[in-house]
Amino acid sequence: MDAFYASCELLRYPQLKGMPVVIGGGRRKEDDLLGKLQAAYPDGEWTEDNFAERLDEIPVDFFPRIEGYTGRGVITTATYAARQFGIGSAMGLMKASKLCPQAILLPVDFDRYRHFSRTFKAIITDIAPVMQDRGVDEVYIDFTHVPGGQREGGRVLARLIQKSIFDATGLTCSVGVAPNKLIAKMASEFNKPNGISIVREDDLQTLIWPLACRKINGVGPKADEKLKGFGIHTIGDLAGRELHWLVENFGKSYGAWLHEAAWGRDDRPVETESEPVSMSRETTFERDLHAVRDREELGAVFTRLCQQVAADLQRKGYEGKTIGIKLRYDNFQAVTRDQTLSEYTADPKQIRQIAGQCLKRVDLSRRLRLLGVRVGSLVKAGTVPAESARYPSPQETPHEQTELLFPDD
DNA sequence: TCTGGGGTCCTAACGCAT
DNA sequence: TCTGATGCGTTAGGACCC
Repeated sequence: MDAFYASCELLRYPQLKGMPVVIGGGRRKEDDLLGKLQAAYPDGEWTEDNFAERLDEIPVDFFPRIEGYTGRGVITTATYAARQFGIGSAMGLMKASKLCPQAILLPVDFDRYRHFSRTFKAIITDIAPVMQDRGVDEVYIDFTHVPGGQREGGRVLARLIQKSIFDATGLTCSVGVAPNKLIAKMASEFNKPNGISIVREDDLQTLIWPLACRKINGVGPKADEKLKGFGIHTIGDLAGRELHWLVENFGKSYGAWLHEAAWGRDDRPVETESEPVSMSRETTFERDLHAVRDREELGAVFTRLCQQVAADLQRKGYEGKTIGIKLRYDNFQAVTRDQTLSEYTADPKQIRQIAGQCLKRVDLSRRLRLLGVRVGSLVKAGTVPAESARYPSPQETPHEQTELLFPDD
């Protein structure tokens, strides 16, 4: 198989090119760009209607800076210029504001991302239909059977994809070309942004082995630390270890996988379709809440989370039978509890009831920073016998009073 | 000073049935 | 009847990804 890995660079403000920009956190009062523009140009030049089309024209000075940020937000993504300051994804915004106070802070705007994400993927499937979705801005492509795909080792096709995406969205895109998904993903990192990198089978030792193990998609911070403890720093070091040694130290499955990965072997196909396994909603509170003292607030949040999951399930046409909760205490320790029903459901009341039972099985004497509700073991709605597929209409259950949610003991 | 939200997959422990 | 091997579903936790 010949695989592409394409990842799209989402920042779309040309005037911010080369500047340190971080995206993350919630919307703040001072982020009201349109309001600020209207105040500065009172002649009515900027309106809600033309704002979206004129983003390119917003003067750089109008974008909010991260300096002085307070709150619990984390960084979703950052430009390469911001990364120079040591800023990276998942870092707390308060820490980032100290590392680079002059960085511009943009709020996340998932509606906009969804729009561009759909365009990005539609353009790719038009050109190369065997595409696997890997999130908002990344995909795998199997171009083995795309006409002309082999020209210049795939470079011609990669350029066509880049150009088509740029023409339609103004977004740049990095492409890695390799014999399989594992290597293609690594290759795509070589030449960012807007690059094309081709790695052939016999480039393994020169291009892949010198890389840090952490560059393997599937080796995270924990595995990396453990590998380093054995003196294994590069993929080449890893390839030097015997299979049985890796299995002994990392387990049958993970050890064998590490060995394969180090030798650049990966026979996973590009999967064009997949079914969701679970859906969840969770929220981190602005301040830690206590089950007793903040009972009402917590109860309301809990009910809302259940309603949101139920709405997600119904909108997408799924039902599940494993209902679970997740919470995180003030010390960041997370716990989960779940319960499996005999029938499938997408009913907010039933989810709320079972999730409430799960809640009774955890320690609620400590303050909570996060609460979440999850529904798993999903099936397409209507593929199981009727009973569980019927939702009570609002009339049937008018205003049922919330029962005691967070016991006082 | 901390550390979001949405997922997937894996593992281990345990109860239960064969 | 007791015991162990085996296998399976559920539950809890954690690593990892974007």
